[in-house]
Amino acid sequence: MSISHAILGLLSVEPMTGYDLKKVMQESPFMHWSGNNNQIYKALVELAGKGYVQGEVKHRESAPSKKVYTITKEGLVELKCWLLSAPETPEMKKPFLVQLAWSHQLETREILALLEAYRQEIAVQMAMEQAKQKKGRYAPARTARETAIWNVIYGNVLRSYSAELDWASSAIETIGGMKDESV
Amino acid sequence: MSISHAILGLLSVEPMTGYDLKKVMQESPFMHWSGNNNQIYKALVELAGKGYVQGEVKHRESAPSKKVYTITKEGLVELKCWLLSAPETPEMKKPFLVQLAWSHQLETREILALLEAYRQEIAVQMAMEQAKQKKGRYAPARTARETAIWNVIYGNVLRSYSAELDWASSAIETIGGMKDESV
DNA sequence: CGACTCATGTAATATGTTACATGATTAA
DNA sequence: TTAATCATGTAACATATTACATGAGTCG
Repeated sequence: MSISHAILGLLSVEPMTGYDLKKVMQESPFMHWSGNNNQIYKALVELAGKGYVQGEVKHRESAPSKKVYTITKEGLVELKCWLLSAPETPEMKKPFLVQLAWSHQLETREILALLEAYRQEIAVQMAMEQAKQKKGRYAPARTARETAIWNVIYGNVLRSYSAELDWASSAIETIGGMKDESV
Repeated sequence: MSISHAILGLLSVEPMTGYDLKKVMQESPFMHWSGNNNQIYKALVELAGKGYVQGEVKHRESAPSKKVYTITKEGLVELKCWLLSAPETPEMKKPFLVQLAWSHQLETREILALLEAYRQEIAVQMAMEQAKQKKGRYAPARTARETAIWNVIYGNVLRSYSAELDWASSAIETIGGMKDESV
């Protein structure tokens, strides 16, 4: 899956500019493209080339011009086709696990400090995410079912954090109970 | 963090060839470089350039030559320095969440089918991972503490799968209870 | 005999990040 | 007046994936 499908999805709800798309993606905890200018503007040009979206320039006085993109019928077909395709498996990159893997050569208290710092970091991230969700999150709510879908999605994000926190706590207990045997 | 640190870590346990490194990374569920030729051989050249590792060519009769890399004192220092650096936060890419996000335009039974397929897929992946762990996994075990560390790491991987499974089940229940309101 | 493992590497392509460039408006 | 937001885009670089190229040995 690529950023293009996410863009088609967003445009299926309402027409948007590249700038709008960027902001939504930047705020989103699961559209993992970090709101990247380069990729978004490129993807929009490509999607327009394929006829999946149509850009309309709006000149405005005393404000920069916009290019508002609208999804086409072909775009909607492509989107639906992708929606029905087999789910992909998640990919998790946890550099901290790699770090822990070689922590053998540290003292136990240093390892515990790392684990504690990790737990803290996750707790902070999770709190920020919760705050963001309370303050207002992007979530189309055209029907009760759509609202439920988005609740489920944001719930997944929080569960991931929660699982990581639990793990960190249990890891601290496990490692804390070991004798120091650093090299 | 980059692949170089993972390589330094692996070489800190025992000297290895690029091929060995590739195999270990390919098998590992958390060294997320998928056992990539290109990156590994490049990284080794770079590490050698910095003096962190030393390659020794072993010519063998009736078998291809090997280049066995050994970590240097400077490499060990660099590794330890990185080990003590602040933990990075995990990055999760879950394309399925993006797919779900726009499933509004599907019928409820189609959404449930997707969720079910996802749950199945995760269950399969988790089972494969468990089987791999039982069969034998890469894990240096020079001390009881090191064994505990690696247990904790592999435990994290299984917990992630488990959390995702739980989420999928609860999502199926939630969405299953909704009226069909597809567009 | 054909497929697989061992073993090294390169090339082409895809994807992702950071920074740059431009310029108007608005709020502190 | 300085910083932030709105709005478009490009350039340079970093990282990752897939495939290619070569060649010997082993296993069924």
